[in-house]
Amino acid sequence: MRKALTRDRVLQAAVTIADRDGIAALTMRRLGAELGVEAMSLYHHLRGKDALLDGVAETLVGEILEAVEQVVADGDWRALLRARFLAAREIMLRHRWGPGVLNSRADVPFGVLRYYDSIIGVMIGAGFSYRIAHRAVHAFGSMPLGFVQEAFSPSADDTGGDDLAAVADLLPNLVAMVASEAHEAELGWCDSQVEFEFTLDLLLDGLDRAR
Amino acid sequence: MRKALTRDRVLQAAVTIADRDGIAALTMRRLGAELGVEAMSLYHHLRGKDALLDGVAETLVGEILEAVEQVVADGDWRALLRARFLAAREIMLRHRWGPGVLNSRADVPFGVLRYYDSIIGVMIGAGFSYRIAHRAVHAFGSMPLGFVQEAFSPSADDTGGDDLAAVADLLPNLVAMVASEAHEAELGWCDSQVEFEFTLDLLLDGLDRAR
DNA sequence: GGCTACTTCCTTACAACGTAAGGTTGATGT
DNA sequence: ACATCAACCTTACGTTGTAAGGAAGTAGCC
Repeated sequence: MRKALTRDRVLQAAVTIADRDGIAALTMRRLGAELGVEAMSLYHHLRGKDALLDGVAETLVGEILEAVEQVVADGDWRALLRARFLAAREIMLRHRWGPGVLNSRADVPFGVLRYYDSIIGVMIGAGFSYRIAHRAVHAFGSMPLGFVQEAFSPSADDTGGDDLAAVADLLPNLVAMVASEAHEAELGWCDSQVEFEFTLDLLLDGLDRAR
Repeated sequence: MRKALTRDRVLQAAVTIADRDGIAALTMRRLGAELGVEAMSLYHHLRGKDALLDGVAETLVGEILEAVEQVVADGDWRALLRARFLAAREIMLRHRWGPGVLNSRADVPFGVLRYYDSIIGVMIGAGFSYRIAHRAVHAFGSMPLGFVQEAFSPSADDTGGDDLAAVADLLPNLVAMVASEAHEAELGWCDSQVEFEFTLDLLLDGLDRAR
């Protein structure tokens, strides 16, 4: 007889499917098949699809928390938070569906609250007021979880280079910017890592001044 | 005979449904019904559901562009961009489904590119390098479109106040922060408008220094 | 053992979804 | 008058989430 199903095994399988085939491939039937079980059997461990996605989000946040808790940074509050957010980003890069799933959840996973609690703790310890700490959490947005809201999607950037030339008159400044920057970008145009850190430091610097 | 269907009328109806009943209620059948037509008739104006959502996103961006173009700010680049982003935010507040739809699109609506082009133009005109202008666009993320990635969802904040007391020992800093801030918040706990402007100014100030 | 209760898993079924394929209709150009 | 063609409809299929209820194994208790 095969290993018994548990909520945890179901969630792990769900993450596996999402990683391998994308979040759209995560259906109840498909998930059942992955576990050698019929779709309806899953309902004894999860109340439904929504609860499944809640659980997946929770699992993802758990993974991030684990990575974040192992961060040791010798330095001030900035160095610590910076290292944490970048650690979270590494997890998120392994689960590209993460932002979408987290955004689709009605309630914040409890792990996220615990995480925020620790961030606030760091800032209060560094001499910030609760008011600024509060605003900092908002200003960070999703950066503690390792991603930012990109209005450009990465894929659009890849193909954008070619297309832009065709509409140079409609987007003169964008085209000029690409022309000006293209030869300087060692790591490729629109290196997300660089942008992420730039934005992060911009916020950290600004907050430091607000202290 | 009733008014003829056009792509534009279809998209307008789609926006109406999304505003009134939520984006999940926007199905082909429902949209057809709204227009007094069968679902399949929509396929003569849109290639499918995905094209519909692309069109809805395009419509939304168009609305934002219209609002943004009417902004006149007497002042420096910061005042201008600030006023534009806040104008965009007003539109986005009327379409709560906006962030979700924009995030779900594979390609960036062209209007967004035109919008970014103008932002870059403003910054170059103010003496920024293309490199910093580029990073600024990334740093702004979705703020030009009037929203930020909130890891807290607004609804979670509403109910959070009560729940937090029950888990005070698990979230000591969060609870302390709420206690410290609650009596100072004239406009309610977690006033999104205030947070939005705070984050925006943090970025604008930081960029100004990078000039 | 044998009875009961409970969890786990399966079978069947249904409504709603997006959309492929093809039919009907009415306006327009010649 | 006839051909063309866009606009709209009918029917049907596969896939989705899940409600309802049955079957099979496990555990506790006499």
